[in-house]
Amino acid sequence: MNNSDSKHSSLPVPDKGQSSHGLNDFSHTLPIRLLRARHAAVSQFQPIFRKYNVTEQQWRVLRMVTSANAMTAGELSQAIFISMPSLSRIMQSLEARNLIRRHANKDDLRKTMVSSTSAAQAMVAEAAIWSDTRYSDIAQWFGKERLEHLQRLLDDLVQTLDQHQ
Amino acid sequence: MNNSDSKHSSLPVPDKGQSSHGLNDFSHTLPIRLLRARHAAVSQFQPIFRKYNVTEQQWRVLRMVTSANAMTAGELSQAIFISMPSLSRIMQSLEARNLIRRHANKDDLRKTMVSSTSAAQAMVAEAAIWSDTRYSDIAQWFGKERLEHLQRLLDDLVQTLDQHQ
DNA sequence: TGCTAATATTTAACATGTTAATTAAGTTGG
DNA sequence: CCAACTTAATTAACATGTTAAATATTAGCA
Repeated sequence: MNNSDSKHSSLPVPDKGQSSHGLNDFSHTLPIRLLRARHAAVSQFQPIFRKYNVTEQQWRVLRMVTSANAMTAGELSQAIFISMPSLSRIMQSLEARNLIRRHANKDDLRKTMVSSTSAAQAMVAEAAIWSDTRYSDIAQWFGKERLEHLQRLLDDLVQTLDQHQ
Repeated sequence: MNNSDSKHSSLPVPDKGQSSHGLNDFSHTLPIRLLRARHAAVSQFQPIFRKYNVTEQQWRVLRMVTSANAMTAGELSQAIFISMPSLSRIMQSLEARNLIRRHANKDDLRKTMVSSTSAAQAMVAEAAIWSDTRYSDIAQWFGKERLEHLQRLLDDLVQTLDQHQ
C-alpha cells in the first residue's frame, strides 16, 4: 500500500521537540477535532432519529433513497459514505421494517436496485421538515458564510489528502 | 465547477429543490463531510497502526496515556473522545497486551488510574516519529494557515452547537 | 467457446459506538 | 449514623466500522 513500510532509521526525522504546527496536543488532534465536530452536528438531529426510531445511518439511507428514484447499493454506499458491509446489514433491517425494497437489476444481475416504500417516503417527508429546520438553525447560529467556508475547507482537505494517498 | 467525488464518477443526484442554504445535498451534508474528512485524515496514519498492530482508537489511548504521567479513566475518556464503555473494553485489551496498567486511586476507590508500561512508551516513542512527520506533511500540503483556520472553525462549531444544545 | 480476471454484493469475525442497566464507592441531609 | 442521592467504571445488548473471504455475475480475451 503505502511507502514507509519497515525502514526504521532512514527517514527525515522532524524535530522531536514539540512540533510548532499546533497539531500535536494529543487531545486536540485533527482526527479528534473532526470527530467532536461530527458528534456535535449529529447530536442536533438526535431528537428526530429518536422520534422515528432510526439510527443516524438508517436515516441517511432512507433520505438518500427517497430523494433518488432508484439507485444501486454501490451508488448508495458511495453517496452516503457507508461501507458495503455495513450498508448490507442496514438494508436488511430496513427491508424487514418495510421501509425499503431491493430487487436485482435486469441488465446486470450483480447489482441490487434499492428503492423506498411509500411508508418511508411519508416518514422522510415528515422528518425532513424538522431536519431542514435544524440545518437552517445551524447556519444561522454559526453564520451562513462561515459554515460554507468550513465545508469548502473540509472538501479541500479531503481532496488534498486523497491526492497524496 | 462542482466538486465531484474524487474517486468515482458523479452520481445522478436529483435536486429536491428545498433549502437554499446549500446544506441539503444529501450526499454532502455537514455530518457526511466531517465523516469523509476524518476518514481521509485517519487514513494518513493507517500504515503506522498496521505496523504496530493497533487500531486508531488504541493508538489514541496509548499516546495520551504515555504523554501524561497518570490519569483517571474518565479524564482519558474525555481527552481522546472515546466513551467509557468503549474505553473500558479497549483498556482490557491493552492491559492484556501489557501496554497499560490500571490501579485504583487511593483517595477515591471509584476512580481507576491508567498508566503506560515501558513497552508502550518505547512503542509510542518510535511510532510518534512517523506520526509527527505525517502531521507536518499534512500541514505542508494543505497549508499551515488554512489548517489552523480549519481547526479553529471546527472548535467554534462545537462550541456553537454545544451552546444551543 | 471457454478460461480467467474483474465487479457487486454478501457473509464472517472482531473492534468500536451507543444506550441502558449494574456495581461499587463516595457524598449529603436528616 | 444511615438512607437517599451522586459519581466512576463496568457490563450487556445491539448497531455500525473494518478487513478479509466467499458468492455470484459479467467482461475480456486467447
